[in-house]
Amino acid sequence: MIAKLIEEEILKEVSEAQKEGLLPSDIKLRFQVEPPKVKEHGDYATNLALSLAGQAGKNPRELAQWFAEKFATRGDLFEKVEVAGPGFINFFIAKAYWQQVPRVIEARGKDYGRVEVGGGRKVQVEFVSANPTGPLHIGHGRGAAVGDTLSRLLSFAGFQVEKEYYVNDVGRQMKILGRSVYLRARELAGEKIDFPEDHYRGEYIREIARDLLEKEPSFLDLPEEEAIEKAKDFALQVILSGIKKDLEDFGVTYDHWFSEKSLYEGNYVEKALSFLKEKGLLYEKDGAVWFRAKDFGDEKDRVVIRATGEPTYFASDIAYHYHKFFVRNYDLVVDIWGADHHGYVPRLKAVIQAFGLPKEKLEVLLIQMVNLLEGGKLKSMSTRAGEFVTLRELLEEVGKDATRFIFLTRRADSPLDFDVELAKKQSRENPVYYVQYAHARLASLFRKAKEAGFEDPSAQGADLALLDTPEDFNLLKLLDYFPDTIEACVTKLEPHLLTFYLLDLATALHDYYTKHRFLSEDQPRTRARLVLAKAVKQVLATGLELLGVSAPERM
RNA sequence: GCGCCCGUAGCUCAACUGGAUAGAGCGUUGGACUUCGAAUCCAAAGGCUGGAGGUUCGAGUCCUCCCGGGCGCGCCA
Repeated sequence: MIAKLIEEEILKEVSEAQKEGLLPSDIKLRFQVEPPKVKEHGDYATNLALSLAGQAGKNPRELAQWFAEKFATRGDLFEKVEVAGPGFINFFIAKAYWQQVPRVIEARGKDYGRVEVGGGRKVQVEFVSANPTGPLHIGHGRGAAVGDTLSRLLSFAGFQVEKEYYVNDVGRQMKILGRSVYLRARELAGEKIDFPEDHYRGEYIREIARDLLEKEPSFLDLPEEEAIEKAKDFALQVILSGIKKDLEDFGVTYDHWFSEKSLYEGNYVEKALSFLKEKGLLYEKDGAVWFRAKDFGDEKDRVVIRATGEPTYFASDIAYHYHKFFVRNYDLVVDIWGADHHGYVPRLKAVIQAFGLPKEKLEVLLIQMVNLLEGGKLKSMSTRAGEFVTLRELLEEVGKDATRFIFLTRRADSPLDFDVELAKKQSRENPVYYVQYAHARLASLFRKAKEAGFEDPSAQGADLALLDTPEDFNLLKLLDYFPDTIEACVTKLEPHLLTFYLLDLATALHDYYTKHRFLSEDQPRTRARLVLAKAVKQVLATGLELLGVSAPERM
């Protein structure tokens, strides 16, 4: 938060400098305020003067000096402001500023960390959207963890968020699913079947066939086409409710389950395509209908209607995004896909621009692969053969908290090794317990404090100036930085930053714990430290909640 | 062949989008519990950021070319 205050000071003084003629009025303001790597350089530093010097034709150090003197008048914020190196301005924050942080946290409670970057804008996050042809596997789990946590963060940051799962319930895959179940049913009825290679071979298909036969023993008597259709509908419903259940148990719920089929039933494919056609962005060639993707930066034009008259998957996607932007009017749409779809991004971005929208309205997040390890060695997975670790198995073996947390310990776009053995371990190697332990430790501390007669310590009347050791300041600074972390997660769409932040905060707390005692004979100090502890506990709890991970009182 | 992503300590990863002396964890070695939870902490060792150029006050970060890896390049989804 202090960084925000510094930025405000900078903006104020820059316009002052312009008034005085020190800086030209048409400068491009680009600067950063960030904690320097070296302690000696202060709590925060800015490159302001360096970035302005060139434009103003001034010496950066002289410029920095001018600003430093202005900033120094804010004694309530800064203990010292100095010019260093080529023209950095280093800020040493006043102790009193840090020490009032727990007071702010106490006042805002669960809302501490909320930032208003969203401004009520309507954003849709679409994630997982796996074909409903089988259970979710470990890779989908990663997408779910990232999408759900990002959604929680966006809503915490003032966006109006809607979470959506796109159900691909039409097309060839669905037909194959129906046939797969139908053939297994005939097999169960005693027939010898030569099961096709490209059909779904998982054991779950047999189970669905068995259930269907039990429910409707006569369904095999139907004409084949009709039976397959019935098998498809039944399988879709069974698989989809399984997916829903898995996600719920993973802590993920959706606002909408959006059916691809409904795009056709509502004539949105037609509407979207004629919208493009009116703009002259479709043409016919070789009997097919093409979209002029190349005009908007894609490698080549793309087919939307095949020569057979059937629309492509891409046509559905055009209609789907038409629906997102023109029917539901989202201000921002975030699509979360597997990284293997990255080649698809330019195509869809082209569509957005063809719609006449700025391409920033669509953000595509690519989730890299998950490699499953068991005790350090790679376990191979093959979806087609029906051999994979399902999200369900992972939940049962590892648990929700560890699974979600581990999925968020990497940037989404870098591949992740998931070691099941390690994820089950309750040790330092497993980062989730490190953070949860910090929270449980504090909970235990408050139980002890209560016994010692410190009932619900409040900042009111506490002397927070007693928080004056290096470890106190370490914690106070991190607490102050929490809202900045939330903002960074949201503006960069990188939820993993929160995970790293929580690990830092837990480290600082554990460090404090071994160096200092919270409870002592010194009543005022005990009181101040308990206020600090309460603030840390609050932030840990808020952070874990955003990750969808529990914050235990005991473990 | 073309396009996108990646290459940072022995291993797994950070580095706040161009900032000052590149940081953590694991592993290794050595230490810390009669006191609020040792699922913890402290210390040491470990680096030419794959390589070579370039851009500027300043490069792990931007540009070019190599080397090595992943993924895409359908009238599939």
